[in-house]
Amino acid sequence: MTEATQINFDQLKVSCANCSLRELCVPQGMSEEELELVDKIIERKKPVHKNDYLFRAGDTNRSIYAVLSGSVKTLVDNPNGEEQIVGFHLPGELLGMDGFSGDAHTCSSVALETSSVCEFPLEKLDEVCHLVPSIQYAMRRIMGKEVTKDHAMLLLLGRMSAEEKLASFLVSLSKRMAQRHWKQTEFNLTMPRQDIANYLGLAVETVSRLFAHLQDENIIEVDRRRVNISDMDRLKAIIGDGSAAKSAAAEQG
Amino acid sequence: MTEATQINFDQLKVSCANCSLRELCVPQGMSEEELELVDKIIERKKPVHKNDYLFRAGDTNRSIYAVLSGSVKTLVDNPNGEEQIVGFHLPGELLGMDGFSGDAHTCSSVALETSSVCEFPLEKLDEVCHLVPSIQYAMRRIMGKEVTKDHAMLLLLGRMSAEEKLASFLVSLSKRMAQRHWKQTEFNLTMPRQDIANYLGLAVETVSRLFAHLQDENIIEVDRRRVNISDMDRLKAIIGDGSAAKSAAAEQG
DNA sequence: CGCCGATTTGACTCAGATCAAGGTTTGTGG
DNA sequence: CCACAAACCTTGATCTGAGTCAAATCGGCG
Repeated sequence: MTEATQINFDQLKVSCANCSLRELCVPQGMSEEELELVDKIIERKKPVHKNDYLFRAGDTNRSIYAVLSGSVKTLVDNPNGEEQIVGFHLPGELLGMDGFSGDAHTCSSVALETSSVCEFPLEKLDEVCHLVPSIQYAMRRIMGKEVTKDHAMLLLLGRMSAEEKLASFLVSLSKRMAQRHWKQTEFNLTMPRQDIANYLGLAVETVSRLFAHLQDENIIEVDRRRVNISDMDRLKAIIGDGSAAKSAAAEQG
Repeated sequence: MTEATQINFDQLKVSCANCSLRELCVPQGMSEEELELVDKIIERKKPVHKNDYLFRAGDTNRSIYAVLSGSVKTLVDNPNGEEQIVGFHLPGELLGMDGFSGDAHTCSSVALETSSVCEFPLEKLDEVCHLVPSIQYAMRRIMGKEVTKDHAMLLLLGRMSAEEKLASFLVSLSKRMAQRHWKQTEFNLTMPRQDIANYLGLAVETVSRLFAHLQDENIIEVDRRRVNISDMDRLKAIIGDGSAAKSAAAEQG
C-alpha cells in the first residue's frame, strides 16, 4: 500500500509475466492487489529433471501447473499397463485440469527435459477464485479450451491418416512456437519418436518413415530432434485435403 | 419467503430433480434460496426432434444443456467436412462445455431422437456462479470430469483394437444405465451403427461384424437397436486383457 | 573404443477399410 | 392395407495402410 510495497508489486508482475501466467492473469486485466493474491497461492518449484513426475494418477494432492521452461507430457494409463500420451506442454501452458474431476488426479505428468514449473494447489486456488471473480472466469475459459483441444485430438485420432496426423502435429507445434514468439518454421522436438508415435496413435516406425517421406517431398527437413518446415503451405494442405497426400506421393520413385 | 412461496420452492425442487440437474445442484447441498436462483436461469425448452440441432459450432449464443429425456450427440467438424462424434449424452448428462473456451461453441449437438433439454445461457450462469459459490465448484468438477472423460476416449481411439473399442463402448453405456437405475444389461441403442462407428473411429461394417462376433461368442445378444449383455465378465475381460479376445476367438468353427 | 538407447530401413503380415450386394425395417401416400 | 422408397443393417470378397518383426546405423558417453 506504500511506495515500499509498490516495488514488490512490480516484481510480482515481472515474475508472473515470466512465469507464463499471462493466460491466467493478464488477459483478465488483474489489479495489482489481485496479482498479489495470485502470487500467494503459487508455489515456485525447483527445476524438475527429465523423467521426473510432476504428479501421478491417484495423487490426492491436486494442483494445476504452469510450465515456466522446458517441456512436459501428460498421460493416462489403461488397466493393461499401456499408456496414452494426452498432451505435450510448452512454456506458458497449463496442465493438471484433470484434478478438478474428483479427489485425485486421473492422469500423470512427466518432464520431457529439465524444466521448471509453477504449482497452484487447488485448495488455495479455491479461496482466490472466491475473492477474485476474474480468476474464476479465466479458469473456466482455460478449461473450456482444454475440452476444445481434446476434441481436436479425438478428431485427429478418429479420422486422420498417419500422414495427416503427423502434419497436424507439426502445424500445431509451429503455431504454438509462433504464439511464444519463437521461430515457427524451425524448432526442436523435445520428445522422442516413441512419444510422438504414442501421442498420435501410431507405431514408431511409421513416424520415422513419415518424417523421411515429408523430407523426400521437400516439405520439411529433419535431423534427429531438429525440424525445419520448408513448405508450410503443403504441410497444411496435407491436413486440409486428404487427397493431396495421395497425388503428391503417387508413384514416386 | 411465505408459505405461498414455499409451495413454489417444492415445485422447483421436484422440477430440478426431474430435470436431471442432480449432478449440478444436489451434490452441493443447495439451499432452497439457491435452487430458486438456478431455476431463474434455466430456460425450459420445448422438445427437440430427431436430427434437430441444439447448437452449432460457431454459435455465439452459448449455453450448456442438460438432457432431460431422449438422447443427443455432440460432434466436431474438420476442414474437409468430415465429422467426428465426440460424445453421446443420456438423460441427466450435460453438454456444451466447449462454449466456455471462447466466444462461440466449437462443436455441434444434434438430437438422436425426440428429446427434451434444459438450457443454461452462459451469461446468466455467470451471475449465479458469482452469487452461489457451490455452483461454481460444481461447474468446475463437471468440467474436470469432461476432461477426464475425453482422456479416456483418447486412450480408446489411440490404443485399442476394434473389439476393445466396442466392448468399452458397451460397458460404458451399461454403467451409465446403472447410474440412472435402469437395467444395465439390457438397453436400447438410440444411435445408428454409423454413429457408433464414427464415435469409435471404425467403419460401419466393422461395427456390424463385431456385434455379430460378440453374439457368436455368447457375450451379448443383439437385435437391431436392442442389446442384452449376457456375459458382462467376458465383455469386461476384452477391455482388461487384450489377449483374452484372441484366445477366445482362436480357431472357432 | 565399445556399449546402449534412439532411430531408421526393409520385408512381411494383418486388422480393419473399402467395395459390392442383399436383406430388413420404417415411413408415406394412395 | 399395400406398394414403394429410403434408411439402416448385414455379409462376403478383396485391398491396403500401417503394424510387426528383424536388422542395421547413428550418436553419445564412460
